[in-house]
Amino acid sequence: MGVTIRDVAHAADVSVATASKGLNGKGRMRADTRERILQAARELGFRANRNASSLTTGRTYTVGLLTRDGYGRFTPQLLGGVEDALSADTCSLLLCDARRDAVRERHYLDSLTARRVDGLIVTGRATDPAPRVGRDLPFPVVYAYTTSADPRDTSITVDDAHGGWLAARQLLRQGCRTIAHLTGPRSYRAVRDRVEGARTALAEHGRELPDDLVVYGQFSEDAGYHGARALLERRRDLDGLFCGNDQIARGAADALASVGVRVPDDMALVGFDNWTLLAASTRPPLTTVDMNLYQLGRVVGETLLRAVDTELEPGVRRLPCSIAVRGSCPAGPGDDPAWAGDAPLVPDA
Amino acid sequence: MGVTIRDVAHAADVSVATASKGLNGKGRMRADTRERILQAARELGFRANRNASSLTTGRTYTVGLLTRDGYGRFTPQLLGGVEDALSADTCSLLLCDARRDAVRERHYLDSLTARRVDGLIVTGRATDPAPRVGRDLPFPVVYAYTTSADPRDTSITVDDAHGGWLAARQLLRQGCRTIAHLTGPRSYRAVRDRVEGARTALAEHGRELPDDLVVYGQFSEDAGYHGARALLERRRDLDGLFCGNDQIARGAADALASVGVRVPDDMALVGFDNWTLLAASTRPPLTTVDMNLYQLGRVVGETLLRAVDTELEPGVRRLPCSIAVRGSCPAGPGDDPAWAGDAPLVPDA
DNA sequence: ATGAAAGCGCTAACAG
DNA sequence: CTGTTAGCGCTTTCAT
Repeated sequence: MGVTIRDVAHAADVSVATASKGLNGKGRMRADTRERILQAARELGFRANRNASSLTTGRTYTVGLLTRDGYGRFTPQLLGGVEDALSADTCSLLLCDARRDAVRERHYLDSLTARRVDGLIVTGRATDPAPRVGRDLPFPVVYAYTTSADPRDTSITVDDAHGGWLAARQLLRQGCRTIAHLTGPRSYRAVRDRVEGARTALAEHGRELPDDLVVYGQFSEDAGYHGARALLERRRDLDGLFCGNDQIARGAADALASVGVRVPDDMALVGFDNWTLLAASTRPPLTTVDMNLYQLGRVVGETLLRAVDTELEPGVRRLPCSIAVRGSCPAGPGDDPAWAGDAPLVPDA
Repeated sequence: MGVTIRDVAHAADVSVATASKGLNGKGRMRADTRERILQAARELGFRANRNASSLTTGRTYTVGLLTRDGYGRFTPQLLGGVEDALSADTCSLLLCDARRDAVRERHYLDSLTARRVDGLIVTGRATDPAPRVGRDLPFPVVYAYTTSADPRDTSITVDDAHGGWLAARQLLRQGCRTIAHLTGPRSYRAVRDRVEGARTALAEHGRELPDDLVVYGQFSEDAGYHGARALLERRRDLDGLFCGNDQIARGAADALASVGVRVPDDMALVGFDNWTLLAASTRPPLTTVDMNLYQLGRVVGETLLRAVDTELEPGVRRLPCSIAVRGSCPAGPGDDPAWAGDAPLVPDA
């Protein structure tokens, strides 16, 4: 309780300055002196007060994480990546949940400024461009998953088009000829990107995804259930279904089961999110796109650390997805020589 | 960037000392002087450096949150409560995920000590007594959800027995006569507590829960599915099923549907966790016990704040659950005069 | 009511 | 290689 560098210096019989150098491994000094200092520090249980050192060094080794709309299902993975990246520089994360409240957000920004954080990560539930978090903040800011509407900011997010492309490619590999897409609200950029990606994949194989086979709705099991039933009635020839997320896919799987359509034999199914809890216990287990959020978190963390002494590159960077192949659409790349040149799929993590 | 209290003092034409008092609303001073100071601060965009002030005041207005095993499904709610409680005192949360790694945990504790946090919250996925986080930490520690094995520590967790009691009572209200319990591994204290609570409720109504109607397994949909099927085969007379969590309940619901048992008419179903995403889209929607984790978080936060100037009360405190009533076991307290004296149920939040 | 001075715990020049 | 000195930005006696 309250052992300072003075106590250490005194115990090691050196000056405070020498103690400081010794403890931080800076400068040159006799090995035994350093050892004496470290020894004393150890015995006294000395922990340098970082608030004091940050006063002189300018660095706090703390970065803020501001979420605008709570901690969602995606946050834990992202957070894990961020923490791992930051821990390489012994940085800590200060958590701020603004809850869609501008006043609260302003308040947190002030607090982070007062704490002189080394940087800030802004995150949110949707990839859509959102209002920037404030102008002239005295620290670098990186948007993670969510993106800033201002092109001068730096955002790192998921390449949803790539995800959609992967999903459609997987259905094609499975041999599907008529593919439909059941997804969330069209107002989400992620939704539109995934559609676009799926269309690209189909086009690459001389197929298409006509508008009437893209059904926008809600990101929920219910929507998946009813959406799938409606689609089935309308189009008896469907043999592939790409769902906008795993909840929809789960609902769709239930719907298919309820009318005796076998997965994957009669209809192959691909989801999105690789939300293991849901995907793995769907019957059959769900093949689903993984947004690699842990990796996203790592890249965001590393980018922010780099920003401490380098300028941030403005713009939006989109990181690729991968796909977890399970029973609902099990095709592997080797099943068909036509896919021989393909990049390997990433197995279930 | 870097506007200090000196700049403010200078702009307001007062001394640094006066500026400090003015900004913090301390001491007495002429109203117009104070106004001048605040005005200057506003114009310069001054944000007092908290690291500097903590040096003299001793308070950092920061508390650590150490999780031992990642951010689970429960963390977001708990975190929300903690944040709300702390924000009343403008405290911020420093996040540390030790990932079941003792070295990492030690490292984080050192880091938190170096940062001179005002307190620490330790959390984890299970309520079972866990090894204390370290001895002689220079700040108060409160265990949240998880509990410390050391009785000198302060732990606040969920009253699982109460939850089990609520679940069984709800099934009784529904008129169930033969109730079974399908739950997770017996090694969890929460599992045993819930069983005990359910037994108490049944006993209060002259019934019992015999050992062969308590099935221990895994906390998974699969376990729920197969467990329910096995139970059904063994006991044709079951009319109430209490599941150890919502995943099990979901699996059980699927199993019941697959053999044509109607919920709640033939069999009432109660889950645990009130994990809305799952519970609300089960067919029919799940009646389920809510652990009130937001509330738990609040209490933990408030307790820790109080601990800054008061001693912590040692021991384990268990907070009551509530129950979210939905279609799988819809009985209300008014359905039967025998329940007239009951406390009201808490509606679906 | 205001300001000068000392100090919180630590780091970083610069001498010696 | 080590110690002296001078802050970092802020708060807090204690004079005035």
